[in-house]
This record gives sequence, structure tokens and C-alpha cells, in this order.
Amino acid sequence: MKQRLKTLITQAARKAFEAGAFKSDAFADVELEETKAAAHGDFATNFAMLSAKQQKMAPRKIAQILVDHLEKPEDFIENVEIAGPGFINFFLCKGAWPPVVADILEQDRGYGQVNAGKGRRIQVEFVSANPTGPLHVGHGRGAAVGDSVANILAFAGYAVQREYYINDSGRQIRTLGRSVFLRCKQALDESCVFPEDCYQGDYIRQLALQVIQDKGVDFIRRDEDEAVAYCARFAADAIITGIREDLKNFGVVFDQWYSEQSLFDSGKLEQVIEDLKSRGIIYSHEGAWWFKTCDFGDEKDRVVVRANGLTTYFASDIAYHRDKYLRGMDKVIDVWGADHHGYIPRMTAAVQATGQDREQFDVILVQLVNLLRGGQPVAMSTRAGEFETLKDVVDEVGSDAARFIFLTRDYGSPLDFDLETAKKKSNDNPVYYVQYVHARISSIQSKASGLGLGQARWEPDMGGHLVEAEEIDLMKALSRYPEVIESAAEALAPHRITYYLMNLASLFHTYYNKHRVLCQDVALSSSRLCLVTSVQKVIRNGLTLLGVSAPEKM
RNA sequence: GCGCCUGUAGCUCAGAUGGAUAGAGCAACGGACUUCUAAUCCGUAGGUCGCAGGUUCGAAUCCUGCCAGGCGUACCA
Repeated sequence: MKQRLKTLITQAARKAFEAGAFKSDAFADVELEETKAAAHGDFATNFAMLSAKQQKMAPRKIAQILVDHLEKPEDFIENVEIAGPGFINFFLCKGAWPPVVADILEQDRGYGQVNAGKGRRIQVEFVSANPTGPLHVGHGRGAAVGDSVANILAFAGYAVQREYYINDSGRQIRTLGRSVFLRCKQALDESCVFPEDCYQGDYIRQLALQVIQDKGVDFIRRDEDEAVAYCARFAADAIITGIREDLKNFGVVFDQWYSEQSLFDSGKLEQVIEDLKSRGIIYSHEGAWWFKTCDFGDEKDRVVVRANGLTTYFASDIAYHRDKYLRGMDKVIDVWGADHHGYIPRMTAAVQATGQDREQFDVILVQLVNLLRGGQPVAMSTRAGEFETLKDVVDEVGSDAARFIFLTRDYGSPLDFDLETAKKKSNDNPVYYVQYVHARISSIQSKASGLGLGQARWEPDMGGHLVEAEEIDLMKALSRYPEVIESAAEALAPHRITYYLMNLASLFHTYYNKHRVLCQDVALSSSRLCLVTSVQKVIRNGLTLLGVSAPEKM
């Protein structure tokens, strides 16, 4: 729709230039926007204002010249007006809209697909929570965002890989082992103290009981080092299994689980560090090895190997990201909690130092989630071991509601997540508002087949029946969907789809309440059935990208 | 101190690349079910877009300064 209009405008500009009416052919890009007020038509362009400088003419005059040279197909453009400082307003014929319904019915799940990615390989790494405890709601938001971004990019023509990075080496795992081990001892001998720097959560006790059950009391008492090591491995494995399960129940499945430890075992970490040393990017200073991140825009250099010989987390990350590109990624997107934002300059530096362009690396910072219950904050502290786990939240409010709510905000803004609201089956809770559209249309369809109308099948003359203002509004919104996808993919912004769906849902509910789809007039009913079926398909497509189901019944 | 994020209706938030009279939902008030699902709809009311300058035909949007809140500034992960 928009594209067709743009083409007409570009042609008109060229024609005007050839006729000598325009002085320059260095035309600005034609930008069309949907108007807010009906008096401004369906679309408007600011072309004349943007061209005023090159043409050295008053905007309104440019607009007039353009309109004079514009071809106005009778079945497409109803009227063109010049308004205000030089806007050109286009009023489209009612008949211009119905073809979108035919497109949607035909393209079905493919409607809105764009090929922005052109098959380029892109990796989205998300969640990547340490395997030292169960996922909490904050991880849930990261999971919803990462998964949806991956869906959107795949739909926009990228070859997408979803990856989870497991921090399964280093101190935190030893601490995990020690925590479980000490809980074992405690279970056998209550006088043993449990230090504050150990993981406090109740799940540690459960794991300890399991260790005792599996390995017996003697194992705990015999060799402490061996027991701690065992506890660490056992606990990490069990927790990862739990995380995987929780994510699956949340509808998130990864293509790859990448182990940090494997970077050590395979020698990849050492290799990258040696390479950077030989290139002088990593240098020795005061007993430690430093990365010249400053050369790439960081505010100070960063340690990769400490004076005690142990590598830092950053060292692993350099090797890890290097490996991502070696595995063939054209672009890498990391989804992090906003508290890691200080880490971006050094990670970007590392990516560039190992041979990639800056554009090949992107970080999505997800702001935190304030969990509420009926407006009152729910206590959340990982260290004290009291937090609401993702599993608890999903069990309570359901995966659909949780995912939708996580995506109702730009991830750059903190999110209040109220458990009571998430459970409400009303307009407070937008997920049901959107899903209800899908269910309502399913219901119309089954009634239609009961009446012998059968499936929605588009006939060219149906467009003539879709003339109500609410119908035009719906078709306008439907025709916008591909642009929404494109912009969501480009800006990595799933919430634009969320908002689009809420708006489309609202238009549908309004229509539904004002007009009957199924009535005495068979031709009219069939036409409207096609329209609402196309709405249903777009709703389903959009919800799918968000990772939310589209129910037939509610 | 320095850096990043945020500041829009009573509340929670949309407003990509600057566009015409700044939008939704909730809460408040008043209406609509013998009809394809009322998990819905219609109407009313609600604003100095944190403040002050600047850029231009035009600024919530871009620039500068200030104010308020959050986060980050490790030989931690």
C-alpha cells in the first residue's frame, strides 16, 4: 500500500524534473506516515518540506508541482490535498484496502515476513544464568526478550542460533560445592556453621540430602576435597537440568548450551590469550596480565590473568566471543541484565581486538523486574535465598501471561510485574485481551461452518462489501503489520509487536461490537468472514513471535 | 567525581529515522448483554512531555546546562 504510493510519488518527482518544473533531481527519500487525523487523509508525506532547500522553492509550491505530475489511479487514490506548511495528504479509495485481506489469507503464516537478514547468521545469547541456583523472574524477562528477539530475527530472514552460556568453572562453582557439602555435614552434625558467603537457598539443603542419599554418610566424612568436588559437579548438573526444565515450561528452547569449562579444556582460552600477548594487546604489569581495552574506547585497561595465575571472567569471555565468530556468526547479540552495562566497553573492545567490526556485536540490556503482589513488593534477594523463582511465577500466572507482560515494555525500562494483575482475566491484563480476539474469531468460524458458509475463501468481488469505517480501520492496521515486523527486527524491539497487537485487538473488539459478521446476506457474511479470518491470522502470527499461544477457546 | 539508563495524564506506560490538535490501559464517573464468547464495547473527565536555553518552516524527539531517581565504575562473577 505504502510502497505503491511511494513509487507513485517518486515517479511524479522524476516527471516534474524532466518537464523542467524541478531544478534538482537530488530528491529526498520519500517518507510516508499514517496520519493521526482523518481530515489529513490516510497517508501524508513531508516530501515538499524536505525538498525546499534543494529546489530553492517554497514547500507549498513544490507540493503543488508534485501533485500536478502525480498519476492518480482511479481505483487507488481518491483525492490529494496540500495542507499546512506543505504536507501532501493522500485520501485512498475504500477499494484500495481489501486486497490486504487476500494477501493475508494467501500468505498465511508467512504474512509480514521480510528478508532484512538475507540469510546472515546471527546468534542471540541469553539467560546464561550461573548454575548456582534456580532462575528467578529477572531471568524470565531476559528469557522472554531473548527468545522473542530470536523469533523476530528469524522471521526477518536471519539464520538465528539461540545459545546459553554456562559459567561452570571458577570460584562460584567451588562455592556451590562447598555450600552443598556443608549442608551435608550440617544434616549429620548440627554444630557445624554455615558461612555467609555460601549459597543460602533452601534448594542447597535439598541437594545435600540427595547427595547423602546417593553416596552415603561415609563419603561425606572420608575425604573432604573429593566430597566437595563431587558436590559441586552434582549440584551444578542438577541445577542446570532444573534450569533447562524451567525454560522449557516457559516455552524457551536453546540450540546450544555452551560450557565455559570447555574453553579451558580445549585450550581455546590459552590460545586466544597467547595470540593477544604476541600481538602486544595483552601486556604484563605488576605481576598480572592486562588487556589494552583502552585502545578500543574503554576507560581503563582490564586484567585477564591475575597475579595469582588465575584467569578472570573477562578472559573466558574473550575466548568465548572469539569462538562465536569462528563458528561462523556474522553478528552476535548478548542479552544482559542492566547491572552489567559497565561491561559493554570492554567486551566491545575484546570483540574488535580479535578481528571483528563493531557492528557485529550488540548488547541488549534488560532492566530489572520489580515483582509485586497486589501492589506490594515481593522480597527478592538471591543472597538471602529468598526470591520468587521463575517456576513459581509461571506455575501461578501461566507462561502466556508472564511472557506477554515481560514484553509490554521496552526492555530499557524497569518493569513492575504484579502477580495479581497477571492472573486477572480482564482488561488490566492485555494478554487475554489479545488472545480473546483469536478465540472470538474461532467461535465465529465454527458458527459459520454450522451455517454452511465453510472456510473463508477470498473472491475478488468481496472487497465491495468491506466498506464500513471499522472495516477500513482494521484493514489499514493489517496492512501495517509488515512494517511493524521490519522495525521490530531492526530495532530489536519486541514490544512494538506487543503494542501493535493490543491496538489491532482493540480495533477488532470495536468492530465486533458494532457489526455482525454472520447475517442474512450470504455475500456480506462471507466477505466479513474473510476479513476476521485475516485478523485472526495476524494475531496468531504476532503472538507466535512473542512466544504466546493463540487459543481457539477461552 | 566519571559513565550509562530513566523522567510524558492520579497510576503503569507507548510515542524508530524531528511533523499537523501528544496517545493507550488502569483507576473515577455515566451507559450497552433475548445477538457470532460482556475476558467485550460506547461516552465523560484528566497534560507546563522534569527545568532552562539553543538548533529550524516545525522539537516529547536533536544539542548544551541544570534538577531528581536507578545502576555501574574490582587482580568479583
